[in-house]
Amino acid sequence: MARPREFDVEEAVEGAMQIFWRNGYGATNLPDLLEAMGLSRGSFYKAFGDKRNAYLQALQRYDDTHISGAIALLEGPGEPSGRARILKLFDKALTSQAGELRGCLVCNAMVELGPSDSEVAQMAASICKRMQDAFELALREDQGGEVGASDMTAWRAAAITNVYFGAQAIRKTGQAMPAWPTVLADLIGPA
Amino acid sequence: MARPREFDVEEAVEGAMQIFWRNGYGATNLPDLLEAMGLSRGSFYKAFGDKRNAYLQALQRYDDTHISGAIALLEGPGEPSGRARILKLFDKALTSQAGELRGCLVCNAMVELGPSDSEVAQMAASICKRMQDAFELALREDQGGEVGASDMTAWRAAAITNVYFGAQAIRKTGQAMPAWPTVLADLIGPA
DNA sequence: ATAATTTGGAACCAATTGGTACAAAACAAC
DNA sequence: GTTGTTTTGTACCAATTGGTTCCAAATTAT
Repeated sequence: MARPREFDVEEAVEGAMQIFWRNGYGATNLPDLLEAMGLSRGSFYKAFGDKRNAYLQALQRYDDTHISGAIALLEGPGEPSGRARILKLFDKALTSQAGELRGCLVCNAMVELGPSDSEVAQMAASICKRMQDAFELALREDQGGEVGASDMTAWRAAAITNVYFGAQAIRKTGQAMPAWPTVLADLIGPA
Repeated sequence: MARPREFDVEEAVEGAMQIFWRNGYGATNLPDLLEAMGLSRGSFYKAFGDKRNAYLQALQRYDDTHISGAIALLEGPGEPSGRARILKLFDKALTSQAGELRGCLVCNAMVELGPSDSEVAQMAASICKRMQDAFELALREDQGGEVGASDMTAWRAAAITNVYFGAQAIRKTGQAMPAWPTVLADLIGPA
């Protein structure tokens, strides 16, 4: 008994994600956001409440698509080893994409909003942790069952996670990315 | 034959650095910036031209103080080994500072302005490179003169640089930092 | 039909944005 | 003290900010 929505919510959130990813939160103004989402002011505020909420949903969508995709890749199969899957992730996520310079929405969110928005900070921290766990799992796969007295795998996974987000930050300057198999050799083992 | 300035330029730039460091560029408005710099609108625009220029100078000051300090620490002496100096840097720069959440101005600059301000991007990229060189130098000190057929030192330094900036990003979510001697063990050698 | 409900869009809002204009004050040289 | 120059604080600016309100048109179920 009511008029149905004319726009697709997922498409709108996707548009929001794209522009927030490219421009950040603060630098995205409402007109641009509306255009990216493909809807009018009225519809936007009815459906999303406010800008911050749209950002939260965009971040959640990034999690559901890109991050979950990355973690799925790490959990394989599809590659012969955990090491190969880690390298594939770095290759996919951190290869030039010449001139794009968007980095990673989670990294951008941590840096821009981490200190001021605890909900964003919490989402980002949780994503970091999930990625770290996935790295650890991939590492463990390669080392069979043996567990030494001092198992460094968890620490190695932490190091890899830090490398990952560091590269996402550095990449935004346009710097070329190094050869990951070599840079990560100490952490994931040599080819 | 003219009225002298009443404010100290260095002090003003220091104030600008502090607030940009804490709030980022876009989220710092002029009134707050002026207050942090301790000067009025008139003086500000006379001496600095505009907000972006003030940011550039603040970033330069961060380079001249914090980054140069970090590199000086890496080049020692003052610690027994290159490894120890790297750990000391991580400890100094990445220890909780509970509740501060400012991260590193260079990391913040890369992420917020890298894609949109090529001058900022260039400064940040140059800083990354200098830090990487300093890491490499510290690493080489520990391994004496011997150079294997495949010298991984430069790659290790790149990995450490990425870990560093990754940690600066992640830290802004309030996450506790891991135990660096363990996390970095594969890259700088065990204790 | 009619009632219910949502749509897109324009009009409007107070507050804030970065930036400019300018006159008065403060100083140095003479 | 006069002149010349620069700094300083304030008043002011147009433009933009995120957000609200309102309404005719559209679409559904009854």
